[in-house]
Amino acid sequence: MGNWTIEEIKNFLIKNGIRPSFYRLKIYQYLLNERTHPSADEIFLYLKKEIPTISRATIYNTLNLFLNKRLVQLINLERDEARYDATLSWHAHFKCLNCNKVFDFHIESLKLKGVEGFQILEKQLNLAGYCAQCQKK
Amino acid sequence: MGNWTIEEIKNFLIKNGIRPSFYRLKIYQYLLNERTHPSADEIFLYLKKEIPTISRATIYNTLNLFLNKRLVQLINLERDEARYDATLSWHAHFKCLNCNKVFDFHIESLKLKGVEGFQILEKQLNLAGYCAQCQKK
DNA sequence: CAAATAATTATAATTATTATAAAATTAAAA
DNA sequence: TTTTAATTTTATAATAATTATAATTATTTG
Repeated sequence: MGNWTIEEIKNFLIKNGIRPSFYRLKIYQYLLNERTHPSADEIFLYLKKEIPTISRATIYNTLNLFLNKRLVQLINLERDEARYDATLSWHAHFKCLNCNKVFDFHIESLKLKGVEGFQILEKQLNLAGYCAQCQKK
Repeated sequence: MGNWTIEEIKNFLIKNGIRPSFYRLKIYQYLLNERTHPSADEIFLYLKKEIPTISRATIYNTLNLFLNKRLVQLINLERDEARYDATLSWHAHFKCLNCNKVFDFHIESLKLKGVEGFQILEKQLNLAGYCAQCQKK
């Protein structure tokens, strides 16, 4: 964690047409440097420790802004809460049903039938089960 | 639509350890015969026409029962509403961002890297974009 | 039939997310 | 710099999907 500097993030946001306000920087920094696929509430609770005045609405506004500008991708791993990922490459997400951790898997290949004529703009491959650690128990 | 008879569905539920109450039969019949990947509310509104006394709680109870007994699969195609599918085979779901229709795609092959040691119990491949029809406009 | 069990309903509670309007901040113009 | 305009953030209320609860109804079993 902690590989991107605030200055680099600032330039990146500007390059993507987003005014780099303090909160936006902090939210994007969190997504980038802690790649835990957090939910909006996890981001809120984390930043609240450092910035007690921050509001949930800001988190949602900012995440929706990032989604629209395609800076982050949405993960619908569970039915009740959306997660966000600053890694844009096409990869799978696995959720352990025991420890609730989310793992990334690289997708080597995928072949679909019948997609001719369809314009596919978004893809999500979501998996669930038990991770190696939790199976030992 | 309408290929399974009530009698067949009844036997199928019993075989899966589910008491075949009237409402359960109707809900499973709807999922089977109209394969539109409905949300809980769509099922509720449809059955309400025929059975005005039916309650939303029954729909949710029954769908969760079917999920636990693995008679249906959950689809998290959109962040705000779950959909249900009585087809259990592994296939992809595509949602048209214009007409909101859901299409099934057959998956010919999928290769993942790094899954050794993981026990994968659930898989979902969700796509979004524009269907052939809507692209012409 | 009576007792026990299970299913269903109506309602309230919970919770993630969005909408709204006011306040605060930042940028632009004079 | 001061004023004005635009944007961002906040606090709060509103929505909406889902779950929890407790009472009622239906079904099964002895």
